[in-house]
Amino acid sequence: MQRTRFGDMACSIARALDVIGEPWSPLILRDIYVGVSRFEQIQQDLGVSRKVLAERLKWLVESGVLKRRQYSDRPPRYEYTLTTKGIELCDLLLVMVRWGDRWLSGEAGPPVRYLHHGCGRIGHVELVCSECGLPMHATDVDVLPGPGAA
Amino acid sequence: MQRTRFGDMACSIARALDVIGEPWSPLILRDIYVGVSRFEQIQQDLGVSRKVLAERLKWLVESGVLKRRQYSDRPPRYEYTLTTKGIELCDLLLVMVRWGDRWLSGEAGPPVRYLHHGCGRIGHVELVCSECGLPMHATDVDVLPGPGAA
DNA sequence: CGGATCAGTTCCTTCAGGGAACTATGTGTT
DNA sequence: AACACATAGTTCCCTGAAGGAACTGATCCG
Repeated sequence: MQRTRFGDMACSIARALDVIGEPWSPLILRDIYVGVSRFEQIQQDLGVSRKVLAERLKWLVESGVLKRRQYSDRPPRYEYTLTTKGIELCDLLLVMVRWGDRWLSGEAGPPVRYLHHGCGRIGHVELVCSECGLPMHATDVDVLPGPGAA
Repeated sequence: MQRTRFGDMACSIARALDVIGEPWSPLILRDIYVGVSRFEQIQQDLGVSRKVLAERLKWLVESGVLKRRQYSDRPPRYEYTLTTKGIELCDLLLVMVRWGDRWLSGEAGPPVRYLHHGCGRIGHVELVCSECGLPMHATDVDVLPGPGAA
């Protein structure tokens, strides 16, 4: 980790970073999301060192984002799956993808596309307000102190 | 950074992490978004080391997320502002906040709330499909190879 | 028995982060 | 003129995290 722990700050961004802010963690989450769910597979797919991978998986399981499941008794074999908390965290990945596609994919175009089950079309995520359904971006909101303010 | 650079991977998540994935970067972005825009202010607000803060600001400017603007000639004083690319990156923060509020804020409730200009109510972001407007979460899509695939 | 697979753990080296001190430039104060 | 003060960094040393390769242990295959 990055030495300073963010988990105790009165800031949901900092707390979220405490869970998935470490190097490789979002990519590990992505792999498990798309079905690359075993230690060896993830290690080879990402090229992350085995040491770091073991540390990250342990932390993500402790944080309740992943579950470690034994899918074979003999020989003992394990896979990692997403919890509900982890699945919802994947929303973050979709938004990262959207931004990366727009600003960093260059000539070649986006490396992957997303087929939406709801309409059967290729699309991307848009952010809307939970209350009125209109677009809700950083410029469309005012930040106010909440009940859990410092 | 975390030794291994992610910028060359054929993955928009990895590319986005290359820009914003280093420790402190999302918190620096948040500070600038809410108006904490000068070196001293950010350093004191976050408690980040001056060395790391200088490195991150430099990289975020090089990446086109921030602009360094001189707002006083004598004495020379600077502030950091968001580019369009940077403002759009703040969408990511809104989604992180939403997840952190839901899963990590505990008893006290969310530390901040968001007032939506569009409807004047306190709300949070929801993800919908750009094509049909229906909810679009990680479980609602299939991942397909795109033109820029590896 | 030897070799292969999976899931890690251990070890060593290098480099990034923490933290304090220092620099540079200009302002206001006595 | 001398001094403190503010901003925006830079430099230094020390510690700890990441990279990478080797090693462990359990089990199956031929």
